[in-house]
Amino acid sequence: MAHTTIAEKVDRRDGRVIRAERRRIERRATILHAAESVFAQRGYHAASVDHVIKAAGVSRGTFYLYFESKSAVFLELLDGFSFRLMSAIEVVDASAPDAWIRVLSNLQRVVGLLVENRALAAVLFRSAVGLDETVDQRLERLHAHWRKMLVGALENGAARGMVRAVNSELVATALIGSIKETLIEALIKADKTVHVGELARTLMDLHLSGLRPR
Amino acid sequence: MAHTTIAEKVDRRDGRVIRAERRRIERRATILHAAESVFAQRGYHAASVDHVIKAAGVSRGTFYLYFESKSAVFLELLDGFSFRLMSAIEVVDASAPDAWIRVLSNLQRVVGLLVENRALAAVLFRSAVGLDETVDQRLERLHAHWRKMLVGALENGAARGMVRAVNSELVATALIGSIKETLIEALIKADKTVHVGELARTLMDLHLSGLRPR
Amino acid sequence: MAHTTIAEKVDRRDGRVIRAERRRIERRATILHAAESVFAQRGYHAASVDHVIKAAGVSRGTFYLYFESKSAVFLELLDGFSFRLMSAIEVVDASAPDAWIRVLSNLQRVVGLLVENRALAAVLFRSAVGLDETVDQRLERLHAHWRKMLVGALENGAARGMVRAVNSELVATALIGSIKETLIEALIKADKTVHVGELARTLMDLHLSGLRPR
Amino acid sequence: MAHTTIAEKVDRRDGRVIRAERRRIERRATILHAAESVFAQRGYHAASVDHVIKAAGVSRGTFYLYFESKSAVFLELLDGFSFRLMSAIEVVDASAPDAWIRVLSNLQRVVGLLVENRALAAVLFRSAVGLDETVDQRLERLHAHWRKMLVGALENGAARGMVRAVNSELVATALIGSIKETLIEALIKADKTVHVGELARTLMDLHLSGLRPR
DNA sequence: CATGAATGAGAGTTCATTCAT
DNA sequence: GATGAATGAACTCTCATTCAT
Repeated sequence: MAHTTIAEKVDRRDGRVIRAERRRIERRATILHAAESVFAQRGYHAASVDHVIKAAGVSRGTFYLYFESKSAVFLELLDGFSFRLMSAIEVVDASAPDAWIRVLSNLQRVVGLLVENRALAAVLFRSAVGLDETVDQRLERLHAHWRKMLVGALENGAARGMVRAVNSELVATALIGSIKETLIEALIKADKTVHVGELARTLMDLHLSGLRPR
Repeated sequence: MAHTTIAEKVDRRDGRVIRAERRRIERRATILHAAESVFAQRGYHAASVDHVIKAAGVSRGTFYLYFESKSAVFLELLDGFSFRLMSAIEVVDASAPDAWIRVLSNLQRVVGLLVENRALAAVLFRSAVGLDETVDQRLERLHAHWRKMLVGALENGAARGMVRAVNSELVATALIGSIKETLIEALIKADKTVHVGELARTLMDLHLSGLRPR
Repeated sequence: MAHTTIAEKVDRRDGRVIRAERRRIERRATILHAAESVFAQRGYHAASVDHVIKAAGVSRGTFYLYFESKSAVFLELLDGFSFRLMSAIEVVDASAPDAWIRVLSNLQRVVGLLVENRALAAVLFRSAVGLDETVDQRLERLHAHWRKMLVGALENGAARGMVRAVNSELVATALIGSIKETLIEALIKADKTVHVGELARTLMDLHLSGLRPR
Repeated sequence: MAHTTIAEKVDRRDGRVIRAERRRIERRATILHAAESVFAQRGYHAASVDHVIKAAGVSRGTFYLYFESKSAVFLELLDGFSFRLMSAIEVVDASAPDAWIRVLSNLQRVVGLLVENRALAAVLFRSAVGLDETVDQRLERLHAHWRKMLVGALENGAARGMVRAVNSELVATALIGSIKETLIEALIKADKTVHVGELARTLMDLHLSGLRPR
C-alpha cells in the first residue's frame, strides 16, 4: 500500500513486480500475525518491537518498512478485528416474527468471534487507555461507532414496539459494558471453555426481562 | 518519625512539632492529589514520576520520601477510593418493604461518589492491564471483591424472592460492566454535568425490568 | 546474528557481511578497552557507564547492545585477563634439573603480562569488595583458584624435595599477597618503567632464601 | 575540635560549657562507633549515612554537625586505627641478642590488634581503591608510611648484619603484601578463630628462611 | 545545638526509531 | 528491498548533603 502505487502495478505487469508485490503482502501478513500473538500474550505495553520481529523472523528495519510504528500495527489489528465484528452483525427487521431470534444470533456470532480470537479480544477490551495517543483515539472512535449502532437499533426497535422506550444512549452504553465485562471474565479468568450459547442467552434474557421476579 | 517518641510529641505541643506533622501530611496529600490528576489524565503507564513531581511542585527526592515507588502511590489511591466506595454501600434487608429504594440509594451514593471523584474514578475504571505486576494484582483483587459482593446480594435477593433466580456470577459481572461503562462515558466524554439521579434510576430500571415492552 | 544463518554468511562472502562482522568486533573491543582504562583509573564503583561510553565515543544504547550491564563488562575483562594469566603458567616438573629456572620463567611471564596490561592488572588487583554481588563472587572465585594452584605446587614441590614442608595454605596466600602488592606498587605509583626481570628475581630470591644472612 | 575552641573552654569554666563539651565528645564517639560497625558490616560503599545515623540513634543533621562528610568519618576511623597499629610496634635494637624475638613480638601484636578489630581491619584492607578521592589519598599515604617504616627497618637491619642486603623497597612492599593477604584470608573467610601466634610465626619463618629446603 | 524534610545530581537500564550499508 | 547496528531520550530510583525551623 505504501510504496507501490496501483499505477506501477498496471504499468509493468511483467511478472517481476507481481511476484514482488505478493512477497510484500505475505511479509506484511507475517508481521501482522506475529504482532497479534505477541500483543495478545503480553498486552500492548509489555510487547516490544523486538518481540514482534523475533516472532516474525524479520529484521528491525523490515518491520519499519511495512509499518510506520508499533502503534500502527496495533491499530491495524484493531481495525481488522473491528471490521470482522461488524460483518458478523446482520441487520434485523424489527417487524419480522423471528426478530428476537435473529438478535440472539447476532449476539451469539459476536460472542463466538470474540471467543475464537480470545487473545486479541482480551487485548482490545482490557487495554483501555493510556497506551498511545493514536491508539487511544482509535479505540474511542470504535467505541463511539458501536454505541451509535446500538443506539440506532434501540430507537428503531422502540419505534416498532420491539423494545420499550428508554434513554437509548445510556442503555446502549450499559449493554456494551455488560457484554465487555462478561467477555473479559469469560475469556481471561475462567477455564478455557466458554459456553457461547449460554453466555449469549443469559445476557439477552437479563437485558430483555430484567431481574424482577415474574 | 523514627526518633521522635510519643513523649516528645506530647512534651512540645507548643506548635513546633505539630506544625511539622501537619506539613508532612499536607505534603503527602499534595503529591497524592497531583498523582491522581496525572494518572487520570494519562493513565498509569504514560504517567511518569516526573509528571507527578512537576504537578506537585516537589523535588524527585521528596516524592520518594513520601512514597516507596510509582506503583505505591497508585495503589494507595486505589485502596483509599475503594474503601470509600465500600463505605458508601449499606446492607439492604431484602424483606424490608423499601428494599428497592435502599438499593437505589446505594447505587446513587456510589455513582455520586464516582462523579465527585471523577479523576480518580477514571483512573480506577480505565487503567489498562499489564502495567505493573503489583498493580495488576490489586486491581484484580478489587474487582473480585466487588463481584463477590454483588453475587452474594443477588443470591440473597433470589432466596428472599426479591429478584428472580439467575446465573448470579454472570449477571453480577454484567451489572458491574454496565455500571463501569456508563460511568466512563458519563465521566470522561460527555459535558461535565452528570445527572447522578437519572443515571442511577435508568440503570436500575434497565436491570430490573429489562427492555421488553410491558 | 539471530537471523543471519551461516549459509548466508558463506553466500555473501563478498565483503559486506564480513566487514559488518569485523565492525562489530572492533566496536566491542573499543568499548572493552575504554571500560578497561576507565575502571583502572577510577575503580569499579566510581566508574560509571557514562564515563565508559564517553571514553569509547559510543552512545548509551550501543553500550548495552554489546554488554548486558556494567558488571558484565567488568566480568569479561576479569575473565579474559585471568585466562591469559593462567595460560602464561607452564607446569614445572619438580624433578627436572632446571626446575627453579622454569619457575622463575613462569613468574617472569606473569609479571610481564601484568606490566604489559597495567591498566587491567590494576583493576584486577585493586578493585575493592562490596561493589556488586556478581563481581564480588567472581573475584573471590579467581582468588580461590589461584591460591589452590599455588597450594598444589607447594605441596608437590615439598613431596619432591624442591621446597621444604610448610603450612602451604598460609604460605600460598602470603606469596600471592607479596606478588600483588609489589605489582600494585610497580604498576601504579612508580615511574612507568618496571624492571620485570629484577622484580621477578627479587621476589623469587626473597621467598626462596629468606632474609636471614647466609 | 571543630566548633569549640580551647580558648572558649578556658574562658568560662562555669560548668555549663564543660557539660556541653562532654556531651559533644560522647555524641561524637557514639557516631564514630556506629559508623565503625556499619562500615565493617557493609563496606564503605554499601554503608550509607542513613545506616550510620540509625545505628547511632542520631538525626541526619546531627551527623553533619559532628562530621564534615561520610568520608570524613571513615578517614577518622582509618587514622585512629592506624595510630593504634603504629603504637603497637616497638623499635627493636638490632644489636640486642633477642632482636628477632622482639620483631616477632611486634608482628604478633600487630596481628593480634588486627584480629581483635577484624571488622575494621577487613574494611581497611579490602576497600582498596575507588571509594572516594580523599579516602584513596589517605590510604595511599598510610601505606607509604608503613612501607617507609619497614624500609628503614630493613636497611637498619642490613647495616647491623641482622638481615642480608636486599632491594629494601621491593622487599618491604612484598612483606606488607604477604601480611595483608594472609590477614584478609584469616579474618574474613576462615572460621572465626585465628591462631595469632601461628600466623605470625609462620610468616616470620617464611620471610626469614625462605622456602628452600635446609 | 538538634532536627528531619527537602533537594537534585546522578546512577543503571530500556526501547521505539533511524539510517548507512 | 532488507538488514541490524546505532542512537538518545526517557524511565525509575538512590543518597550525600543542605537548611529552615
